[in-house]
Amino acid sequence: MTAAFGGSLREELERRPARRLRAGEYLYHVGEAASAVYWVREGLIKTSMVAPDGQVVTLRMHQAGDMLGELCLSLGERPDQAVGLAESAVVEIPVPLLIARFRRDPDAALDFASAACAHLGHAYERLHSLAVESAIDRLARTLLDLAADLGEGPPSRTRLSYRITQEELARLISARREVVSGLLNQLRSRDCISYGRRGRIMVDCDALRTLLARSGQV
Amino acid sequence: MTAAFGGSLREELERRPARRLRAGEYLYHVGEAASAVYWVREGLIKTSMVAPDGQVVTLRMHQAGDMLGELCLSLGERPDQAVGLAESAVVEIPVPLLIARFRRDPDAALDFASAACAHLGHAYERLHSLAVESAIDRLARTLLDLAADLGEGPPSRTRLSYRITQEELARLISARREVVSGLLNQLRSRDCISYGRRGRIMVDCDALRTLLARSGQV
DNA sequence: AATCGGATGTTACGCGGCTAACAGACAAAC
DNA sequence: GTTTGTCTGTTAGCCGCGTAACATCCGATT
Repeated sequence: MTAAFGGSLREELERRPARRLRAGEYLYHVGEAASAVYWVREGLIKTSMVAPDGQVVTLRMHQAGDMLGELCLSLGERPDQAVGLAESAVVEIPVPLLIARFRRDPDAALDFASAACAHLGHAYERLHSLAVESAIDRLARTLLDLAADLGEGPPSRTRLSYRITQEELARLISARREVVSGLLNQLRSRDCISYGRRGRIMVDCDALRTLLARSGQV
Repeated sequence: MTAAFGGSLREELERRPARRLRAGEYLYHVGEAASAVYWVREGLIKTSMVAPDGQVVTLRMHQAGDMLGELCLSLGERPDQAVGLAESAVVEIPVPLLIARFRRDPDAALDFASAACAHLGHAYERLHSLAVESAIDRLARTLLDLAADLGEGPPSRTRLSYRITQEELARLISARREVVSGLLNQLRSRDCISYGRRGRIMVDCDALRTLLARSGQV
């Protein structure tokens, strides 16, 4: 989404040694002591929170250029967990190093602050969507977001580059997998998306936006 | 909650001319061009988002020492609105000034970034709570938050200093007012809170935490 | 080929919370 | 006093979505 950092820091991050992460591998877990921010050089990472009963809520997808784990600036331990969704490479930035960097490179501080605010805006939108929209609208909105972030092709036929399971979609919109299954069928029969078993979803962004606009007014 | 800014900037903000805001008065509206962050010197401000159908979701309460409107660092126009809940005084910080400040005072940049991350963490907790908890648990959690921020007295008998209406509570937990009315009654009969008509709520923090812990496990 | 496990499709049922519609209580204004 | 407006309490009915329980499909493993 919004790439964090530009200028000299960005160049440096591109050169730094990176940690490799395979699909399904954890970058960090809930409750771990936290003292580093991460920057995604390539691949796809997911952060999520876990309820005591095991239910998982996906917070965000982070792709190349994104940062994650920034909550450690205000919290001592991770409230969330980060997992690789695909083979990925991430650069670790210890907080002391980050702060030192801020002192001699104010632009980096501004970049960081802007990225944090962008994440905050995104979180507020999610919150609002969950509070006022029905499950099918949340699904439509999420598919639009995914298409914008991970999509390939023209707006009317955008193919998601990552094959997402219905289980993942359910965690993104905070619903049950069974419901997502039915809703995807609905969206397909309304010609908003197309997909097969185990295939990557093809999204018609215009149709989805129309759908959202319709239920938005009333 | 977490006060933003310390050091010399804090001192300067205390001295700067402030805008007075009466209860019910808007600081900014949804969709306005945004080019300033605000810092609350005294009083209580609420930020919220509005759905096209008019439904309102409260994002956050901001009290003395808090900042708000920071989303303008990444967005050109306000996605939210800010209203005074009580007679308040806020200091406006135009973004260009803020950035200039960052350049010559890296600590200010770090403070800002930390505050933004604290807000982000709070937003994620709200999102998680809305996704996995029932209305009564969200209400209990929100009352605990309010007691921590606006409470007076010992943990077992914390009185909220601001008289909040059931309508406001409903917007905070994303539920209907009628439901909140019933849930408050439930909490009162379970001796977790006490209140009268038009009175300020008295919260028993320990009892509420016990309640949350019980439903949290299972 | 045979087996297995993860992902998907589909149903019946129940419940929590939304809708709609009231009535009562209190504060401020007249 | 009366009036008015806002806040609160409460009810009946409905519906979206969670729960539980299957059947099916497909890729990977053996």
